[in-house]
Amino acid sequence: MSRNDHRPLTLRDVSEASGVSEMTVSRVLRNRGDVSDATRDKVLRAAKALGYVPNKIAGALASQRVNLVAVIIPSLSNMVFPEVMTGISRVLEGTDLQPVVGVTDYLPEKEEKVLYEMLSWRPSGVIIAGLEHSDASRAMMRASGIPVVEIMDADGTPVDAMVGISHRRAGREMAEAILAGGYRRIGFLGTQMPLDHRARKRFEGFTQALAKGGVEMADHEFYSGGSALAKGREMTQAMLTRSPDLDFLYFSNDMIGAGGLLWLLEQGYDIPNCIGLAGFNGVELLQGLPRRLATMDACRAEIGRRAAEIIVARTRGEAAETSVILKPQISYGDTLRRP
Amino acid sequence: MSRNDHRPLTLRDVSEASGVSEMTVSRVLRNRGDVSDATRDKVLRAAKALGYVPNKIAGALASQRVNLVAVIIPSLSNMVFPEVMTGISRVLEGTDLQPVVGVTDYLPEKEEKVLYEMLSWRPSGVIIAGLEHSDASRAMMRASGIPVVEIMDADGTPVDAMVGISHRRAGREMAEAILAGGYRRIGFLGTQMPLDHRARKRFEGFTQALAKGGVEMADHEFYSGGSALAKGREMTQAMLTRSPDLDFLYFSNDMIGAGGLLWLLEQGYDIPNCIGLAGFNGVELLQGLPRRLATMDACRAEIGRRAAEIIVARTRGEAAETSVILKPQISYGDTLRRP
DNA sequence: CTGAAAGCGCTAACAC
DNA sequence: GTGTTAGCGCTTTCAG
Repeated sequence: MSRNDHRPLTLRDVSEASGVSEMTVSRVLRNRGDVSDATRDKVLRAAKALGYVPNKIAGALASQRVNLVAVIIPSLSNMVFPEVMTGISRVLEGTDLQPVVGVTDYLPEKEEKVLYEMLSWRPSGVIIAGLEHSDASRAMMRASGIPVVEIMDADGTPVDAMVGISHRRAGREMAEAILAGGYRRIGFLGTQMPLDHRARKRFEGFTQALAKGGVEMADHEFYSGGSALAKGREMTQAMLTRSPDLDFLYFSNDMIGAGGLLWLLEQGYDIPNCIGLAGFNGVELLQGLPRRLATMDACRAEIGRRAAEIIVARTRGEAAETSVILKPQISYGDTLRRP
Repeated sequence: MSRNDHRPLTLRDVSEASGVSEMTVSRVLRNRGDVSDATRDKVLRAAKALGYVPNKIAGALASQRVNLVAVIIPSLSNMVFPEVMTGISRVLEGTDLQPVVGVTDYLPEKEEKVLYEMLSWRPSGVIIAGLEHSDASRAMMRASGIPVVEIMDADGTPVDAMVGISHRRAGREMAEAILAGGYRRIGFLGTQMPLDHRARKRFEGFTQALAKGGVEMADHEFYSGGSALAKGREMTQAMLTRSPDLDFLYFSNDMIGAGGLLWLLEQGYDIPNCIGLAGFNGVELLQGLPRRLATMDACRAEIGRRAAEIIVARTRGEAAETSVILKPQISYGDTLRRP
């Protein structure tokens, strides 16, 4: 008599418990179509009493609709992607769509796998970091027939739509600001970038703008792995030992920049006169540092927001922008002399 | 003749393109059962040529198996949960299970909603932060019939299984170490904790152990929102202005502790003699600080690992531990005098 | 306002 | 090795 096996509950169980047809139960549970208050009440009561949780698998198969948006990013521990997620969530919360995150660890093969896995759930849209993807990945996205927004970068051509900043331009503008500040012996400290295309583009834009200003990069150093703050210290020390005459250090992200800043302060360097420094991202962390590090905001939250808005619009069949290029501003902070 | 509509591809399309039955195509694509190399090849070729991506919705409905593990955590921007995720992923990567993350923002109602949404996809297991949940949430987890592991905390009774540390004990042990170091005028700085049960338990354990040692907490202050590093600075300054005779500051997390440390160093305090300090979590960031902050490792990666291992075992029908209580160790760093 | 029938795209279970 | 049949639990569509 009693349901002592552990078969999950189905619509049919609710139907039998309430004496209402499965179809009408379904309508009540989805708030679709007109149902009398009396039946609605009976159904809701029965569903709650049983502890029924609908089976979205079956629902999705029948309706051919999945209210999921695949969000594919390189890393969670970066401090940059959580903010993008916040922007996305904020927008999607006002709809029936839900973000689902996949992480690629900056590996193209893993990106391909994650994309494949996520597409096999037939989501309503894809938001994916970067414009560089394997041919197979690009093919999958094109073939999916759903809206795809590539984010964070604007130097390239998207499969479908893109929202981001130009990292080449970001590097260029920072170089120009540094030169305008009168610095000439400039070092670069960054991540090893074979797979971080955005860092690479900033580096390229940076060196090109320096060259245009008649300045050659005096020194550079790349790291991988480990605590970014600690790496920033170590690399700064190493570089200044090697090239003591540097008057500026450009870090490819704020965390290593913060490490460098802390080390320089301890050593008693005169910032920004004897030596200047700048990072990239505009992370909240910087606000607690002894000096405000010069940086450039990567517009993370806005990128998330705009990308989600495009997905939402397209899901509703509305037209939407296909290329949103944001313009980040330099913050001079206390570590970069103004012109 | 050509497939110029945008209907997604089905097994049937691959079957027709390869001249092999749907069933055999399915077997090939899943590596199930014996298939001759010749047919396997035909199928793989056709699938790739078409760009076929299987429909997991249909597969899951038919097989009653969903290879997803729901991971429900309060926040991504915390620096603590990404590490837990890493532990989980590491273990699941060796299986066919995949983590799916849901975020609750420390809100019980949101937790309930997220849990409901995730359970409606019929995952193979649930890993959820904390032991405090609404009655409805607990009921859902119990009724789901799938393995549920509550993580991060061990002060309480799990619905099914738990992996964590005792935060009461963590607070207690830190208090004992501080007293053993000879400190007596102790201040507490933390997050506003109505909803962060683990921070609350640390606070409780801490004050109780102080009381047992005959010491009353000399001052305390709570914050919410904003940059943790900056808040740490501000609160430290405020507290020492108000209570200049304090000889120890216990911070409820490492980020605000780091902020406090930076401020104290700037002010020229003699650490750890004139004043000591300690945080909680053991975050990687600390390694880049001018001094190593005393802290206690929250065993984040191991918690993730052990929780995932339990899910994997149970999914395979094997027995598994139901209560894993990890014992975090104090790191004295450079900011807490040893006994 | 409510119900009955017919699938959604795949896989379990069984033939051959 | 390979194919056939019958659903999985819902929603769509069409009758009343």
